[in-house]
Formats: sequence, C-alpha cells, structure tokens
Amino acid sequence: MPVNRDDTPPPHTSDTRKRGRPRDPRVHDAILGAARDLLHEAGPAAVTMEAVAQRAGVGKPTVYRWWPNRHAVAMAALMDAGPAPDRPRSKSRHATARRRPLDDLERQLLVVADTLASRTGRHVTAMIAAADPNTEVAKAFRHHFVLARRSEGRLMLEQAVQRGELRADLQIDVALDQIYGALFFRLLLGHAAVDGTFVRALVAQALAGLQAPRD
Amino acid sequence: MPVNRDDTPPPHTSDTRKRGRPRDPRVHDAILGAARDLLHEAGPAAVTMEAVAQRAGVGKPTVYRWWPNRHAVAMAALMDAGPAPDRPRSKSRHATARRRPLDDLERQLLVVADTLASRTGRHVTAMIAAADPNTEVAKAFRHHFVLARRSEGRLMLEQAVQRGELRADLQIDVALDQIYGALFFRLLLGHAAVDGTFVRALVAQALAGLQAPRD
Amino acid sequence: MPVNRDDTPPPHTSDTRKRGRPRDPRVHDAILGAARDLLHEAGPAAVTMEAVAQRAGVGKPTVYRWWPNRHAVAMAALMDAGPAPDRPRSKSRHATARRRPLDDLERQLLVVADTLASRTGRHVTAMIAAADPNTEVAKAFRHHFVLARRSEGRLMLEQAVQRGELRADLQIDVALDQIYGALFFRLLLGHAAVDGTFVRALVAQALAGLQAPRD
Amino acid sequence: MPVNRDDTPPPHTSDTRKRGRPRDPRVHDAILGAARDLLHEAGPAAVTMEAVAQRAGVGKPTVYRWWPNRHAVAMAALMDAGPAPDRPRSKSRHATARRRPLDDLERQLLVVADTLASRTGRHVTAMIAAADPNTEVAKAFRHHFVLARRSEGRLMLEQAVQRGELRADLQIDVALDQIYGALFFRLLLGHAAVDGTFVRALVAQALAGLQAPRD
DNA sequence: GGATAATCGAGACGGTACGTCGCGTCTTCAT
DNA sequence: ATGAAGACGCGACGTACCGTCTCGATTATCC
Repeated sequence: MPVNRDDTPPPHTSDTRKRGRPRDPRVHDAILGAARDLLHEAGPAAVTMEAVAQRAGVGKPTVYRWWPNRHAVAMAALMDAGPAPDRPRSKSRHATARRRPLDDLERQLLVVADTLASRTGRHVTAMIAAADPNTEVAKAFRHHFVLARRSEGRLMLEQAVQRGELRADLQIDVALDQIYGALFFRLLLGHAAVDGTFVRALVAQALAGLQAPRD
Repeated sequence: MPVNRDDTPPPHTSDTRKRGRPRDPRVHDAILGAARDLLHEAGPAAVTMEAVAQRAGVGKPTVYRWWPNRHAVAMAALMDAGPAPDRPRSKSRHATARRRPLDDLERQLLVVADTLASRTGRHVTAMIAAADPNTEVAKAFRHHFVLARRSEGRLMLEQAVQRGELRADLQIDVALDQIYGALFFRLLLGHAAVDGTFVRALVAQALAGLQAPRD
Repeated sequence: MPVNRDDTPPPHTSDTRKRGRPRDPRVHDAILGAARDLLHEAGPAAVTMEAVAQRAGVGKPTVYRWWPNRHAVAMAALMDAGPAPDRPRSKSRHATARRRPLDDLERQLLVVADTLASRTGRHVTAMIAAADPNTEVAKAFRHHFVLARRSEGRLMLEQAVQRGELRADLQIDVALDQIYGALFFRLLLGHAAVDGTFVRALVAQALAGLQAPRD
Repeated sequence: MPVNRDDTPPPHTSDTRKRGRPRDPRVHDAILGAARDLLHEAGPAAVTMEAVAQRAGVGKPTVYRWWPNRHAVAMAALMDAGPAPDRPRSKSRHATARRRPLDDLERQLLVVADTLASRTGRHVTAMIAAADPNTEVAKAFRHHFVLARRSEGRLMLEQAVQRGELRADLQIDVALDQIYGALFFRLLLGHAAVDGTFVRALVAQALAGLQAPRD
C-alpha cells in the first residue's frame, strides 16, 4: 500500500529521461520493505543504512541515491507501510438522532490512539521527537502522521461550531492541541495508558470544561 | 546551581562504603560541565563520550565509570544544569480577592513554557524521545523535567477541587494531560508558538470547556 | 622491494572474485610502509594499529580489513620490507678447486647472521616469540625468516652427503638445528657475539666434531 | 619451593630498617602464586597486573611495590615456581668404566629438554624472547633458566677436555651453543619435537662431527 | 602508651590502545 | 544511466590494562 510513489523522491528525474538503464522499481520496494522489517524487529536504532542495504540485497549507494540518510529511509518506510490511521469515513453521518457533539472526532481519535499505541506508534513518536525538525522529510513525516489527523479534526470542530454545538468563540487551534496533545503526551512520557477509556474521558472533559458548573 | 548532588548517580553504592580512594567531586563536575557546554554549543548529537572526556580533561573510562552511555551523561548534565523551572512559590498570594481559578497553575505553565521553548527545551524533548524509555536515567529525566511539573499541577488541581472551583467529578489525570500535553504537542510538532498568549488561552478554554453554553 | 605481493594477505578471496571496488594497492603499501617505519624507529611495541593507521593516512578499520591484529601487520611489514637474506646464488662457484665442504652453507650463514644481528633481527626473534605460534601469519613469518633458510641449508647438506663430503648416516635435521640453532641461541640470549668469526668456528667445529681425534 | 626470598626484591631495604609495619610475607607468596596460576591457565598474556592483584586478593600498588611491571611478576613467578631443571647430581661419577664422553651432559640435557618441552617451557622461551633484553629481571631470568644450565655444561666440557675425551683445541663456547642452541631452536620454532631421541642424536652427532670419516 | 611510619586493601583517576560499527563517498564491473 | 559490490577515510563506540594517586585500616617500633 504505497502512498505516493511518484513524488516521494524526485531527485534527478528532470528532463531528458530515458538514457541508460531504467531504474528498477523493485529496488525501491525492497529498500522500504527491509527498513520496515528492521524497524519493528529491533526499533528505529536498527535501521542503519548498512543493514537496510544488505537486507534489501542492494548496494549502499543505491539507497543513498534515493534517500539522504537513515532517518529519511525509516520515515519513508513508515509512511509507506500504512497510510496512517485509515481515514474514518464518517458513514454514521446520515440521519440518526445526533448523540453527542464531537462523536465523529471521538471515533477518529480512537483509531489514532489505537495506531499510536502500537509498537509502530512508539517508533513514530520517537522519530518525530528525535529527527531534525527542519528537514523536509521530518516535516512530511509529522504532517503525515499527526498534523493531517489534526487537520481532519479541525474540520470537525469547525462544523460543530457551525452547528452550534461548540461555543462560537472557540479557539480551535488551542482546542485541537488540548486533545491531540494529550494523546501524544501520554505516548511520549508513558506515564499512563492510551486507550478507549482515556479517549472518551478526554473528549468528554474537554467538552464540558474543568470548571465547576455554576448551577 | 546543582540540584541534588547526592542522588545524581548512585551507581555501585552497595554496602561497604568508604573503601578505596574516594571519588573526586571535581571530576564529576568537570564531566557534567563539559557535557553541558557541548550540549548548548552544538546540540545533543555533539555530546560524545570522547568529546566530553577530552573537554573535561578526563579519561574516557572515568566517564563510563559513572554513566553508562552518552544519553545518560547528557541527561545528567541537563538535570544538573538547571533545576527545572523554579517552583513558583505561590503561597504568598493568599488573601487577595481571588481572580480566576487555576491562577497559580497558569503561572507555573508560563514558566514551563518559557523553559521548554528555549534551545534547551528542544534538547529536552529530543532526549526524552531518543533515550531508551525503560532506563533509570530516562525515567529520572522525564520525571525531572516533565512529570515533576505535572505533579505540582496535580496538587493545584486537587486543591482547586476542594475549594469548589473545579467540578467534583474531575478526572485529574486526564485534565493534566490536556494541559501539559498541549504544551508538549506544540513544542514537538512545531506547528504553532508556545507563548504566554497560548498558555492563557489554554487554561481558559480547558476551564470553560469547548461546549456551547447551555442557557 | 616487495617480495611476493600476491600471497601476502589472501584474506577473503573465496569465490566470486572481481565484484565491487577493487582494493587500492597504494593503501596496502602505505600501511606496510608505516608499520615498517614505526618498527625500526621505535621497535615492535610501537607498531600500534592506531599509529599505523594514522601514519599511513588510513582509517583504522581499513587496516583491520586486511590484517587481524597488530602482530600480523608488523610481520607483514617485515616480510614485505626485506626479502630475507637474499638467497646466495652459489651455483656459479662450480669449477674452482673446492676447498672445504659446506663452503656454500657457511656463506649463507654469514648473510643470515648479518641480517639477524641487526636491529631488525632482534625484532624478528621478538615477534616470533610474541605471536600466537599457531596463527597462519606466525607460521608464514617463521618460515619466511628462519625455516626457509634452514630448508636451503638442508639442500646443501643433502648434496654434500651425496658428494661424499658428509657422513652417509647423517641426521640432517639434527645437524641443521645444531647450526641454525646456535645462531638463534646467541641472538636470543645475547651472551656472545654473532659474527663471522663465530659462524666460521661453528661450521668448522660442527664438521669436525667435538671428540678428540682417535689416532 | 621458593628460590631466594631474601634477594628477590630488596628495594628500599637500605639503612634504617624496622620502622612501621613489617611486610607481610604471605602477600609476596600470594602474588607469585596468583601469577603462576594465571600463567599456566591462560599463558603469559593473561598475567596482567590487574588480574594478579585481584586473584591474590591484594591491592595493585602492593604488587607494584615489589615488581616494576607485569613481565617482572611473571618471570618471578616462574623462577619461584620451580628451581629450574634440578641439577643433575652426577652420581654415576664414581667408578664405572666410562661409557661415552659427555654422558653426564646428555643426562642434564634430557632433564632440560623435559622441562622446556612442557607448557611452562613454552612460556619460558616466549618470555625470554619477548622481554626487553636489557632489564635486570630479564637477565636474571635468562640466567636462571638457560645460562645457568649452560654454565654447568661448560664445566662438564672442560673436564672432558682435561680427561682427553674432547679435542684440546675445542672452542667451548661454540660447542655449548651448538648443543643448547639446538634445543632452544626447536622449542621456539616448533618445527620438530624436543625429546630424548633428539637429545641423544644431538650429543652423538656433535661429538662425532658431520664430516665423513676419512677412513 | 601515644606518636610515627611503613604496609596493605580498595579503588578512583588520566591515559593509550584495543577491536567494532556505522557513516557517507568513491570506484569498478555488469547490465 | 543504473545497480550490486565493496573499499575507503572517518569518527565514535565501549572495554581492558596500564601505572599513579589517595584514602582508611593495620601493625609494628620508637619515644
């Protein structure tokens, strides 16, 4: 399930095209496959260029031709592997008497939590935190795994505001960070579980606010 | 401003105590000093055992005698360097007409945000992510820089609940992650600023809740 | 004056041959050259992998790629440096009224003695003693510097026996050790000089025997 | 069976004598014992100061107080262990019809060969060849294990000359090296066995000479 | 009998070298 | 032109011993 084969690394593919041996597409896959395997067999530290190349049955320079360094390969492998939490096609949108606000957001969060709580999830957060934040790959990676989800969330919040379910003066960016940040925080610090119970409590409490009701 | 010299690295302190040449405290300081310097001159990647040893004017094995690897040294250096956001002694604020609930929490968060937004802050998060999370040093580090602040926050929340400012059925752990997590999230993803405005909006919105008022 | 470039280090020459970048012969030479220099500037103890690598302008791993340890490098350097006492081509001495038996052996011994009495000679014996005697390199080394000479000697003795100059029931191996051993013994124990006088006396006395003539 | 406890290391024992704690004789023995054990458990390379000290239950400085380095300790251990080939008390000297000349020398050589052919023997030769030849310890060691035997041999040769068994113009030093050197040579190079057969052939052939009898 | 002094166990310390791993570049041959 | 193979310079890793040092604890003799 490769995500975007064409734009991933378009380095020299510029103009002339078609001279000499055409590149072998299987090479690309073999490399990412090897990286992926190494990743969840022994963690991000094991994704060395040397190991990847050998495992993929590929020369080191070939790997370097397409990715600039180990981080890039690992990230590409992760992004290639699964297209992030599968976008929750909110089918329940149809007609039901709407239960709670942000019902859809909660559903998305459950999926995200599930993904991130896996072994792969640990790797994702670790790599986000460890990589040089200014790299293109890093940006793409962050966007792919987190900010894209957050953008979907923004949409949901905006709609909910329009529906009058959320307060009109809502600071959406802050709200999003309240919610998605809580997930990440637990994941990174590891001080508590990231599960369904937590997600539901999180949404509920964010909605209701901490403050005591004024009765 | 060393924090707690006694418990920093209690490595082989087993039983007999006081046999052989006592360790030279200047060595300890020189090592951490060198690590600290390297850290904010060139980032965590520059905290090499070799560089640390040379800069501290110390043999490599001496460094290894007290810390198991580069991560541990870097973490110790950071922990030793600054005592984390100085605990805001908010007790003197007693009698004034109390303004908003969680006023004290907000003040603490401002300090934390300030610390973490600095260059050092980036290092802290990067190191949390990079180190093996199950190590003792890593646990100590996480606790020192994050969880300790979170614990202080828990105290404030509990008091606020008792004062009736916050709802009685509050899920404190969730609330804490909502707030501290948001800070970390921005820091890690870098999609928006971590400043006073953000902190104030965060506390306010967490308190009030996202939901539209019912009236 | 490299002796035999081909067989010097035949390490992984297994099967496929000729894949990948061929090794740079200059590297090989630079390493042995550096080792040789270090050797007779400061003795065998100075032939450190680190020093060799640095002096050769080469990475340490490159040295290890071709030789397993410091002994091997030093030995290779020595073997590469001088082709051992140049084999005395004694064939041209054919028709002259032959003087004494073992005249040719004596000539060879003089050269050997000369070589071994030099600084290099001390190194040779020291290295023979220091290296693990079962290693391939060690065997090659011993053969190159000592046993090869002894083999040449064996040839001479056999011919002398055939010419009737030496007793027919001669135990050649014992005889060889009597002679070459005496050289080495002096070299190793250092209790007396290893010079021309000694060599001549040695050959003469071995020939004549210690026993008082019977007549 | 310690050899010479008193003169082994008389370092500061100069004048004042007897102030402070007297040295513990058991320490001395423990150190040499440990060294000896290490030596024939794992060879000379295993006789490190650290290992010796620990095994002897002794502080490193204590070892250094009495011996300057690892070589010295190893040699001392070896010399302390056995007093070299027990001097063959030539009891057969009495009245028997004298068999062969150098009968007594042969007997001594058999003992020497036996000793040196053992594992310990290998160590002895290796250490002789490896040690810095100019050191006092090295000289003592060489003398103890080899030159002392050679001196005994000289005595026998001189007596044999006087008895008219050996030629009057014998170059005794050369003769000695012919014989003892052959032993050492085999030991060091390892190209042939050092056993009784060899020793007997050696003595016989040295006596008779290589030369064909003039009929 | 208390001062003095050397010995001893322990182990910290500055070093040097070890042998290994991975990086990212380069060179060669085969396709 | 691509790709597999792998040599290469480099830098850091973590370990083993070196030989020196500084401790506290003994264990004697000397005053």
